[in-house]
Amino acid sequence: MLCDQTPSTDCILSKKKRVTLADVARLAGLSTSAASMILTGRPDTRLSPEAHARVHEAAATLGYRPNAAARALRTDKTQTLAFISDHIATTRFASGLIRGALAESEAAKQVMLVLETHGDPALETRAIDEAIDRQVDGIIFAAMRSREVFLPEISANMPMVMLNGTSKQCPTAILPDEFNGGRAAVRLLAEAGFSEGLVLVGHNADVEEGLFRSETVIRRLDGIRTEMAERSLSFDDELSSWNWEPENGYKLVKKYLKHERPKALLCLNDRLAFGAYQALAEAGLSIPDDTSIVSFDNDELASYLRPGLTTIALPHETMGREAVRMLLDAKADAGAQLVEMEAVVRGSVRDA
Amino acid sequence: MLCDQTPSTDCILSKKKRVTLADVARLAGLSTSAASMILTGRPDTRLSPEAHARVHEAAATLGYRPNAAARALRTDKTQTLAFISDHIATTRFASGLIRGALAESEAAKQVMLVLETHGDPALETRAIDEAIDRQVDGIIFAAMRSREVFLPEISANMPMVMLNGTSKQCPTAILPDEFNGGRAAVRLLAEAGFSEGLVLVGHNADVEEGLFRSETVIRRLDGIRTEMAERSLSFDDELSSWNWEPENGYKLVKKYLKHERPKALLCLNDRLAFGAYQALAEAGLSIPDDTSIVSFDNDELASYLRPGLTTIALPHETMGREAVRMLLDAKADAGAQLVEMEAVVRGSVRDA
DNA sequence: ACAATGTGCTAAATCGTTTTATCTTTGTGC
DNA sequence: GCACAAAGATAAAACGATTTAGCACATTGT
Repeated sequence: MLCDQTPSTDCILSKKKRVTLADVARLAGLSTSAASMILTGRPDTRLSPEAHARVHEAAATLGYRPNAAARALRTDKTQTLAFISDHIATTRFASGLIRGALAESEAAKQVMLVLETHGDPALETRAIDEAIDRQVDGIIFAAMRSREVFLPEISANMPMVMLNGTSKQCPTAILPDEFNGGRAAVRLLAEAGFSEGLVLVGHNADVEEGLFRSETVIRRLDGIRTEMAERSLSFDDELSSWNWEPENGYKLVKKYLKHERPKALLCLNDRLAFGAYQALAEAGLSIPDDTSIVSFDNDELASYLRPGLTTIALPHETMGREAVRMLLDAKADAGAQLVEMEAVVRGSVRDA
Repeated sequence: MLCDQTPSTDCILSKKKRVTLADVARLAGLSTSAASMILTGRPDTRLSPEAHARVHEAAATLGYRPNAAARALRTDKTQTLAFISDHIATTRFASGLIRGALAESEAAKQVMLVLETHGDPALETRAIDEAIDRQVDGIIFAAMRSREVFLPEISANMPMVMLNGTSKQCPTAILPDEFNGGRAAVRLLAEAGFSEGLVLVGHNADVEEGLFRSETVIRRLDGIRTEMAERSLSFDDELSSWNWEPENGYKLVKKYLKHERPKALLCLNDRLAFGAYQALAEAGLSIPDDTSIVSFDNDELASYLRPGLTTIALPHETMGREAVRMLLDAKADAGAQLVEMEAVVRGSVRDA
């Protein structure tokens, strides 16, 4: 070996071992215990101010960084969270959830392990195991569409929160306030003066009858119907579709336009609305002069359309942040927490 | 304590300690060393078949899972990778990168730590430190737009790959093959029989002169110009814009349509093309009957438009997968690796 | 003068693995 | 019979932190 003996000098041929707490202690002329206590900032220790200074200086000059594995082994804390989702990270639709979660966990000096299950129960179990093996400090379960999720059994003392979903096994959940979101959409149209010629696009009987297990859509419709009723309004028609892609919005509305001229469309999501734009354009109708449109989600699309689409936003980013906050708050038996859906007003609604 | 002494029975009041290798060994009637060797599947050990059976059985009945921290401490391996990006996880534009990386790392039995830096050098340094502290087995640096990235110094023996970017400090990189992508776009139009009335949308002089440090766009344009030249074609006009959002596509094309009727538009990305669709529709021109369009990226949008947008796809998912593969391959001084951009043909091109 | 109390620090155990070195049997060849 | 090897296992030392218990010395009160 051509290596020098002193550990602080760079070894050319060695693997440049990490500097350890012992190195810091040695340089500071103290024990590792002392160094540990000082660096972790223990409150009630009786070490001298000089000792503090020396240790901090030594750590700085050596560029000391604690070994996370060793610390985890001893303390059972890892400053690491797990974000286990069915499709969030891998699709663009709900990326706000992970964005918010990442932002907040960074603020809390945590890092995030991201695992995707594709909704496969086997992968779900595996993901949970992987997370627990690594002793994460908490787990966020995120669901693509708000829904009831079945989780494998988990040790009771692991902090958990459901994000955009609910589950028997996990009482605390973060959900969009779809009910009031639904009301807000109707309010937008009502306050613009519409009282007739209203059409609902995307209503799905199966969903409303609970055949499809989607908490969120039920509530969205609930809110819409409640607000309509309170204002003594009703839809001229409800165009029903199971699939909420642009294609369907286009077809539904195109067909409808053969015989009718609606004054306002309430689309159940932005992609349906996107299709509606296409159908209206083909029919030579102008938005919002001939037809107004309100919709839900505040997808990327909404801002690209002309005129911009007025829509009730899914507060994904806020939800993601909130999930991390709840997870790190010990008092987290808070049950379900609803996050407001704000109206994003663009140009697709004009006063009647 | 009301706890029973034997560690294998459930303690009602205790914290239900994890089952450890020692527990497994005890149940199997062997030493922890034996249990360790058997469970890690060491090849050259001389333990009896009976011993193997007993240990595996014990592990199974106890539901043993190794403690990752302890193992990491000993072996310096964590089965964990870091994905450090500027904006990938938090935006929808390049989510394919993370999707591919997650898929491949799952296949390789690794998990991924996801960190976002927002392009901030301070956060970049912090992210790297967090990753190294946790002894990740490798780091992927992902850049939103392919570009030259400056990284802080990193210990030399940490496997690294740049994804969608290049960097002096990290020789191995995964990039889209923009040059051939550019050629492919032109080929598509040329083979459809267009030889005049061609317009380039989004050309940016700054970029082409290298003022803006974007490797990828330069190559894309390079490919376009090369293929054009080889076929003795030229653009009637080049509509220039720094910003490639739908808004700009709309404005550029709308203005152009006041005096000209192009036969085919080559848009430098799908969002520009989206704007072009809007402008063409307003001008009463039909796609593809009056005007054909080819573009780049294969954004979500491309499939939503009617007719569907023919576009040269950014192979994000493949790139993500490839990045993980390179990272785990020891032979990874492979330099830059280009991933083919495939043409996705939809309905926006008709033979001239 | 001596117990009691404080002050500043350290030794050593511990977390749960992996790995090296070693130990006891048992069989084998000569 | 005896050396020697092979087989089947184990003890103990890491890995790098945190934490408990306690040591040595100085100060104080009586």
